[in-house]
Amino acid sequence: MSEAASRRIPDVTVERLPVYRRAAMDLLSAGMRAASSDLLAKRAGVSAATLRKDLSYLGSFGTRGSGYELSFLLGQVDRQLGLDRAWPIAIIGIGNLGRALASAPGFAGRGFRVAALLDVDPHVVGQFVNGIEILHLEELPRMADKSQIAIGVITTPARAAQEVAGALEAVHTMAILNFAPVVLQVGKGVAVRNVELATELQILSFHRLHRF
Amino acid sequence: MSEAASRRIPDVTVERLPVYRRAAMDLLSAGMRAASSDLLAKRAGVSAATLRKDLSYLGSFGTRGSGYELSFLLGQVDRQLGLDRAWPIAIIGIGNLGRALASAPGFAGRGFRVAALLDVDPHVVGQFVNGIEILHLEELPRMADKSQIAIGVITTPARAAQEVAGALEAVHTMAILNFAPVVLQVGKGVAVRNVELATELQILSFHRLHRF
DNA sequence: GATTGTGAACCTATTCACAGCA
DNA sequence: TGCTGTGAATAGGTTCACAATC
Repeated sequence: MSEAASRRIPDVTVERLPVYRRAAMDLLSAGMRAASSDLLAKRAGVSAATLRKDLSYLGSFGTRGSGYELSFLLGQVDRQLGLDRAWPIAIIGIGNLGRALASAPGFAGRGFRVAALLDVDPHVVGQFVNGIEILHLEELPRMADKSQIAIGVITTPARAAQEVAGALEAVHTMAILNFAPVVLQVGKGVAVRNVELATELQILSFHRLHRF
Repeated sequence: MSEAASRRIPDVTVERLPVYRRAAMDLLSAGMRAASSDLLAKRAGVSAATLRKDLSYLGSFGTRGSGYELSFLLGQVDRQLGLDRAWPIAIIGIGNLGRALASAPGFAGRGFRVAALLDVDPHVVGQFVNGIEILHLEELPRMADKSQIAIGVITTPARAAQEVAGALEAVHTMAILNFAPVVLQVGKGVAVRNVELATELQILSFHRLHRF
């Protein structure tokens, strides 16, 4: 088999692809052309067997005896993740966290561009962050007409998050990154990822407590 | 069985406990005293069977016919997560993200308090964020002498993160929440959780692309 | 009658181990 | 000889379904 297998890629594998991508980038900019599953896995913090099985879902493009050609690997991962274009993202809720994200390196990186900043507070609407004007949430449909919003990032207080999710769904945004501490109720077609600070701290607290 | 089973709690269960905690809090402040696994599960976005099995690892304290007593449930979860004290946390790297976290509601919530803000930039050291003075990273050992840092939060650029992780390990901080895009190499006893903005967007991008 | 607690069945993910190829 | 790709074995997690019991 030499072309990408159309076997379904497991969710856990998808979650690791960005890590492999970074490992490949790092080694590439350190001047390497190829790397073994062993080295890549070490950099990614997984076992070599896991990495090999994960990559096998994208097709088999390693070379026995010498490993994976890094730029090819990067290309395969980018293609799977859809990073060959710059998807427009909107950030809704421009408080401290929203502002920080608007200028975060991760958000300006390959594959994405901040297309809109939205809020409902009249004191905030009209300000500029990182050269982008903050619009009123009501402008979302007009905004989405001009450039379809691929991913909505919710950084509002908890009580506003569900309503914002609905507004995003209404303009056919099919992916939401939610920082608000609520479980969003959305249609089946919408992909949601939750990032929660309190949750992360609580999980760490558990592990700290149950050491030994 | 009526006291907490000392069966090992699976990792996935631990990751869901904070969500159950929130669901219980919400229902409690809506005036309810008890709730069924069905209702709680709906609020938490999991199946009722999963929730019941998860809670059974903490002991069996539901009441057949009427569900779980919410304040007791909350107490059990808090005890497991170690939220009966306020653990001191340190944030290292006080850029936009570090500042946002320092004043984020999730970080001031039950179970934690921001005990130290650290950076290496002389322009930043000495400033105050949310009433807390930013100290130089070199002050970490002195700081940790006064109050043992339970959790370190790394919000530095990628290149500095590994060194900071080492400094935290040196002062016996056994839990790290890492926002920098690197896989940290730490000793076996240290619990690490990674939160990465670029990674989250890339995962969402995949799911959007592979809808249908 | 309502709802939990939990074995048993099922499904998913990781690790092993080695044949197959450069 | 070195390293990938992958079936087979194992471990871990979810769902089913129903007896127990308030």
